[in-house]
Amino acid sequence: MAQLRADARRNRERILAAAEEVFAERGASASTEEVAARAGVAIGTVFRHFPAKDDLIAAILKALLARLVSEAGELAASGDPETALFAFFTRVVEAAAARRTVAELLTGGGADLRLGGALRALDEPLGTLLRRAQEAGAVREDVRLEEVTALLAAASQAALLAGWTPELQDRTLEIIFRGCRP
Amino acid sequence: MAQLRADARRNRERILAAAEEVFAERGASASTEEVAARAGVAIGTVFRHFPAKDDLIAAILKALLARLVSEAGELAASGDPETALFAFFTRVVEAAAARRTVAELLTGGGADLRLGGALRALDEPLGTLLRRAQEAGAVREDVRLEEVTALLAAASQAALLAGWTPELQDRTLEIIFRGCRP
Amino acid sequence: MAQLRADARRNRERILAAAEEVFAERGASASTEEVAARAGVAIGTVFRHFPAKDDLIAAILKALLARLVSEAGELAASGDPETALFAFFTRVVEAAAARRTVAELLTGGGADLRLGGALRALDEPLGTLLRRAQEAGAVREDVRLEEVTALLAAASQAALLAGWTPELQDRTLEIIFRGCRP
Amino acid sequence: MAQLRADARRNRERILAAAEEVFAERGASASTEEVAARAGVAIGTVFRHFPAKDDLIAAILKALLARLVSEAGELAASGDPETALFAFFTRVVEAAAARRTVAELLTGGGADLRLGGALRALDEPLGTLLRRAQEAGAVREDVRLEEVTALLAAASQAALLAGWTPELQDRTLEIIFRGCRP
DNA sequence: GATGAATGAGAGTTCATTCAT
DNA sequence: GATGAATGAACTCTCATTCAT
Repeated sequence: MAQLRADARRNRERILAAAEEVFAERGASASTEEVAARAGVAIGTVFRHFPAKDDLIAAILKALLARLVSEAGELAASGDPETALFAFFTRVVEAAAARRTVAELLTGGGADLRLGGALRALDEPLGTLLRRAQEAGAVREDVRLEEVTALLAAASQAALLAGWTPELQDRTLEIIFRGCRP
Repeated sequence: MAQLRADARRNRERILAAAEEVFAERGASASTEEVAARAGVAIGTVFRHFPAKDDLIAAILKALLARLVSEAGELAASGDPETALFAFFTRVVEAAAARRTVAELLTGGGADLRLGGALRALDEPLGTLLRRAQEAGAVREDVRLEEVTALLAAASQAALLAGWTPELQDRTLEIIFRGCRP
Repeated sequence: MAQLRADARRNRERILAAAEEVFAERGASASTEEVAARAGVAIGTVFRHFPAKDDLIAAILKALLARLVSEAGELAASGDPETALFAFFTRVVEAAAARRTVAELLTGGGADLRLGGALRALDEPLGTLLRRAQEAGAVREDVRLEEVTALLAAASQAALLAGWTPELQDRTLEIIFRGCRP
Repeated sequence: MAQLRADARRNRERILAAAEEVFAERGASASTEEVAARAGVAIGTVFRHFPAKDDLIAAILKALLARLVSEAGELAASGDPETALFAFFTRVVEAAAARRTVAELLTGGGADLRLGGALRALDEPLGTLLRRAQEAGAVREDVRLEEVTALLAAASQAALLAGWTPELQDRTLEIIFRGCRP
């Protein structure tokens, strides 16, 4: 991947971008052909870069998770422990709100993309943020990572609901956060 | 629907039951043919009763919602106002946990099956339960129906997660409920 | 298969006939779509009757082998032991000459259609004919079933050669037969 | 071909060698890309040397035939006329046994690779060997080149059968040879 | 009304071949 | 000349839907 020709790298990125758009709009059942069209390449090019549709979806998800993990890392390093967890939580939900695929894949996707495979990548940074928040007294001691993750997945799904607005998001997350506080 | 021949009515119900099973197990992408097989009828019979696959799915959802609405009514009539809302909330999540389709359809399915079309049916009974709970002082005054519905949808989705167990459900819902209490 | 509707049975047979033709002409790599076209049905109909291309090919081969086995049985029952083996041998080669698929499949086809799977069906009747011929003194004692089968496959393949004519067939098989005689 | 740059000539030969291996293992349906990979060149290089896949296959076959023709020449020049024909026959069958492509192409491949195009190259040396053998009294007078070629093709195909072993080869060819002797 | 065979658009995937780098 | 990314037609197979029986 590091040694791709310039044009290949360009196409790879256009395909990823197109796929993110298409899957965000239509969900993971959108056709690979549409991704190709949106990226302005032939269908074969998509399959050259991602041998199977699942590989393409996995690549998108992986990229997104990597971004989130890195954001979590930054928050853990420099943020206020009392608010970092909730800030991150909000951030993830916002990302999901913009992408049907994300939430879909958290539960539905290919076998190995389920919670065990995908959300698990967030376990470590999320765990750190949770521990810090508890040490800072911002979250009850009896709240465990497991339910935080579940709530995160839940809220990410909810973010796709028809009437979802920033204001509703605030009010909804506030209930969850309040439930976590001592 | 009122004037169906006896055998037709019987078939209709067997198809609905089969569809609920099949879609619960395999999700909404299960094939209509499998529904027919499970119901013990021919594929043509399914399409005679439900002109399109979406109609069948909508019918299942409608039936489920009707059941839930009636349960909500009973709780509102006879239950303890302080706990009825949360009891109902738990009940819905449990129903979702047993059915892939439900949660899937809340966000995914055909356009008109989204929150606006489906969950809206719960608005009235849910609103009643909420109002009663608030009057009884069991729920904060500033919690609105909208976010309760969103949380309900969210938790219903989460119920499909790989690691979901009754215990995790308790812990997760408890956070949400705590966030609702004064 | 016995309870197929009349139209289904008709189509099944038209598909088999078309497939035999098409594969005979173009080899097993001919497209299923061409078979469908030749049979005058839509592609889906072919796949309804034969869930995968291999099933279609296997069905053709099975039918042909069944015919040959039954011919062998008749020859064993009523034919002159001294000539029955060679008559059957000739018969098989003639059948192969008319069908690319046959010879192809004897060596090439799907994994389970190779010699072990396909020609093996001829083992029993061929063995009987061979034993009778040896008892009648028409074939050397040291000729075994294995090499007869090999020669049969060989000659069947050769029957597809460009210059193959009835006359060449006679002269070629005569050499083989002479080699088998005491 | 005479004026190729040294590296081009080297590539050409590596491609031929790789192709012989790949097609021998996987048959003519193996992908050109695999040939390129095995040869350690890019796919474009293969197509520069052989404008179409068939050209590559034809080149392999031609090379093999050339080798066989030269072996036949040597046998004709220096071998015992009584056994040279059968020795050559055996040699060809052994070559075929090691290469799926050979036998496949004798009947299957592109139209112009059939008997008329390929085996014809063996006509002359084979004719010479046959004539010598007949003059030496080792082969019946009424055996003609045509059927020898047919038997050769036949045995070459048979060499690909699943159960083919050196011992089976001996027994099978012995029958053919016996049929040729006076 | 019920049956279930037929339909055919569409999906994912492969691969010979072309052509910009 | 070599490279290898891009192309796109072709192929197998699926499934919602229609319609003759």
